[in-house]
Amino acid sequence: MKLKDEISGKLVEIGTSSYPMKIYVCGPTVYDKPHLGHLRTYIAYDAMVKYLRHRGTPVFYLQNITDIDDKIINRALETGQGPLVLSREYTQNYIDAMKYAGVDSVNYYAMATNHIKDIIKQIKRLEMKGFTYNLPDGIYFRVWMLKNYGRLKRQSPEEQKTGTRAKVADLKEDQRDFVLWKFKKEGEPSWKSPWGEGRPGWHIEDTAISLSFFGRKIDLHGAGRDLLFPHNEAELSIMTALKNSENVCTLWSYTGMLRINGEKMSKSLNNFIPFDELKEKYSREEVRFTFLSSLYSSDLDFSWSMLEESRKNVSYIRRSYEKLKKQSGKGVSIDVGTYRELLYRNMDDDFNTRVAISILIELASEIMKANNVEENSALEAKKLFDDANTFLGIMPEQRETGIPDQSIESLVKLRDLLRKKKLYAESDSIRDSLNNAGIVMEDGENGTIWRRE
RNA sequence: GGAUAGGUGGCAGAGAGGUGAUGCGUGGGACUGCAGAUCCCAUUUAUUAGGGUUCAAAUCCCUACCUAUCCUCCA
Repeated sequence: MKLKDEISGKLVEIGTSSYPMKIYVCGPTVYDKPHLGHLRTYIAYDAMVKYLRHRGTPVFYLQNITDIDDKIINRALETGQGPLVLSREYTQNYIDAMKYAGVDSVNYYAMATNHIKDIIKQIKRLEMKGFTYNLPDGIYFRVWMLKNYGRLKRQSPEEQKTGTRAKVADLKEDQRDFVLWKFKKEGEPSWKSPWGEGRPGWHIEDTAISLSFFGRKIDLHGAGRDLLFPHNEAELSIMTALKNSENVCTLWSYTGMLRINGEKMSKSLNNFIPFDELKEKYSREEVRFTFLSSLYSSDLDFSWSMLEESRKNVSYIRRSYEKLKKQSGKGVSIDVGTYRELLYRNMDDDFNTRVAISILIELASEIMKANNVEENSALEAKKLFDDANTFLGIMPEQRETGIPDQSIESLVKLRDLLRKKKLYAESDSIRDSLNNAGIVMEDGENGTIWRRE
């Protein structure tokens, strides 16, 4: 599989080693409800990791959660809660959102506050190498020692100077320097360290977590594009300083921003749609379909009509899948192998889920057009849908109704009999009551079909 | 202002030199006790504008305009 790398700007082959691939994705800062922008990014990486595993590449997928930060403290002051109580609550919200979205590929969620020791250890090592200096409010990272700072952002040092926000921190040796450890302020959560009580800066949280798990090498670092600078640039700097290597991480990957009315959906712009609002209206599969229907790397302008569109497509694919289950004997033969090949080819090409999905729709359409699908083709097509679903997650699961298939079948037959006798009131009442039990009956050319909703 | 990514039908969105995917919407038809779904046909002279390279450009190059993201808060 090839994936675009931000630094080289090129497609890089991944998943070639039989060793587990080490994937790290920047998690959220938990000071507010998770929103659709988060879902977009994490669904993308979830599908990517699942696809790699489906194709036989073992993956260790690690994600951090920033549960101590300025934003959390500020929010806690507003609400009157303890900062760590607040972050714990929103962490749970985040985990719930991931569960809702079917994001279950992450091997471990690392909370920053559980890794204070690793953070301190890492700052010590930077200190020993001369990469830090003290100011009254904290320990800072010395950026000028790395001549390639700005590599990720692809800006030269001259370009970096233009437009820098010239405010505060005038004491810093260089405007680009960033804080590693913040000294304690009254009323803030703090931890002991060799430099006095305090708390970690944002950037070092990620490197401390990723490197303490992964050691020397990270195969893939993912994040939303808004984290590229300064956050990931700082991470890259820390890694480079620690390992004396610019290639600690092989590939930097970014998801595009979710927009709403042409603007980025974000907590700071306060234009976000929280996941619980979505949850009420749309299913996991519809949401995944929506986000995987665009390229992970492009921006996507959100609208509710996108979800309506997805709802129809999810239902269409699902209907064709249900139809497959009931095929037997002779009929139309479908070249499923070609569909599978096209699907994999597009997934392998920078994770083109958009085209992958359109291929599934075409397959579904071919199934729908056929009067009867030949037995072998039906089995293969079903297998392809199942396989694709292991990473896309767009096929609704069958809900158990508690009513055995046989009973449903006989009720369907009874209803047919009543319909033939034009006893519509009676036949409709069978349909209604099964409908209430979550079973949908639809009359078609080849008799009545039913499915669990 | 700088960096980066873009501008494709009514809408959403792929494709990256050789008849412009896919979905939604809209209009018409078929099927039909009703409901739902499905099928067929049409919407199809859709690649921001202007130059250039080429036998051939949505795709490569130049210029202009427009949009988004980032430029030390953000998935």
